[in-house]
Amino acid sequence: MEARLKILTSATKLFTTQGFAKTSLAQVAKEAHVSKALIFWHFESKDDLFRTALKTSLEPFSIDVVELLDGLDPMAQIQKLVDLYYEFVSQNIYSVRFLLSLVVREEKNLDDLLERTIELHRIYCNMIADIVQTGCEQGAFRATLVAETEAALIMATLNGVLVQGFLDGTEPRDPGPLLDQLKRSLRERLLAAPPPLADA
Amino acid sequence: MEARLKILTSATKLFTTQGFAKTSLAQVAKEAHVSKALIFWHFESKDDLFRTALKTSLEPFSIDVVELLDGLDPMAQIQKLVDLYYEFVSQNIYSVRFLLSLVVREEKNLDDLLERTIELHRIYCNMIADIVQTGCEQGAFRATLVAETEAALIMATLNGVLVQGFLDGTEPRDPGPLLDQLKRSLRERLLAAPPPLADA
DNA sequence: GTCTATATACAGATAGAC
DNA sequence: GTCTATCTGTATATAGAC
Repeated sequence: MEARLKILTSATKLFTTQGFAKTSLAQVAKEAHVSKALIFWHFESKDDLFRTALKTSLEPFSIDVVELLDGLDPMAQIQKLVDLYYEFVSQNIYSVRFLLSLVVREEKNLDDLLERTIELHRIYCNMIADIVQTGCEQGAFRATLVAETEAALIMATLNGVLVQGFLDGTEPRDPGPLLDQLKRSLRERLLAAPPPLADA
Repeated sequence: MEARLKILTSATKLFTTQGFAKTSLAQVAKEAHVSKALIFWHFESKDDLFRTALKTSLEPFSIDVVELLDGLDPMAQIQKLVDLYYEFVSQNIYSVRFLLSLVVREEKNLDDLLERTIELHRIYCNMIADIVQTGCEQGAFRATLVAETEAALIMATLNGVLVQGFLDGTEPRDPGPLLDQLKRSLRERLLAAPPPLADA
């Protein structure tokens, strides 16, 4: 099981950067230093290769993140989640790019993968909503907040920061000022009492 | 110049929904009710057709929006801009989807189109920054705001809301609660004095 | 300007030797 | 398991009639 892995790795990389249609099996074969025919020995079809490759590249999305939040107060938990999200995204920029492109264009024949991504997204969103809810009940956050809506906007902003990273040039950049700005605005928006104002 | 336009229209639609690679000229020809050969009479190559089609579909991005903001106070201007942005996006959902997919995947051979999109984005961002700056100077907004950073986060959030729309299902939806939430959070974050709180 | 017919290239996929 | 050689379909692009 040596060549199979090389094929899978090359395929993931190429599909991720170029998309399904633009990536030929000849290209995959060349990159993996095997013959085209070998790809068909290991995988039923180009489609099968594609699904397998993507499933592999999706695995890391299943990080268990809950334990990392233990013992933190709600605001710290949210800020930690923001950092974790961006960290994960930075480390899996290939897969993220690809999945996002699946969302934006509505490529067919892989609804299951998309479903899974959306499901994970929802889980993440619910986690934030729970934290917000707890924060409200503890009196740390404003009582007027609607947890679900607030969480949804936070997630949207996170994705927006991500897209922005794609927009303004080189990708594997550091979080940049946008993430800081997001965290600052979250403090101002969520906390019941204004923070010590330790910026200027 | 009848068939040329039909070709262009069909091509734009197909390229936009399916992408460049997945769209064959046979498909374009069928959709436009012309022969494949005619496409090559009107356009040098598939590539040429692609560029021409996209240039056409990009035109509406050049909306002149400034006049619509005249006479409004800074907060109203920003909220208006938010609405206009989403409105424009809703009405050009095809092109937006496509352009976003260009940003996410880094498709080659059309750097000029991308450049133009990014430039427009920057212009929009600067407009918001200017308004925030004015708001601060007028005393309507908090004096501690950094206009550029604040504007960048707002744009990021707008794009995030857009992506979210793609994520959770049917696309040509109404703004939904996310935009309202964004505008609410902007009031809370930007305004110097808390608003009359006309929600609960 | 618009068509039919065709050239040429390359894609995914198979056959069969080793 | 891995290869070379090949089949088959379809894509872009051209030739030439009308």
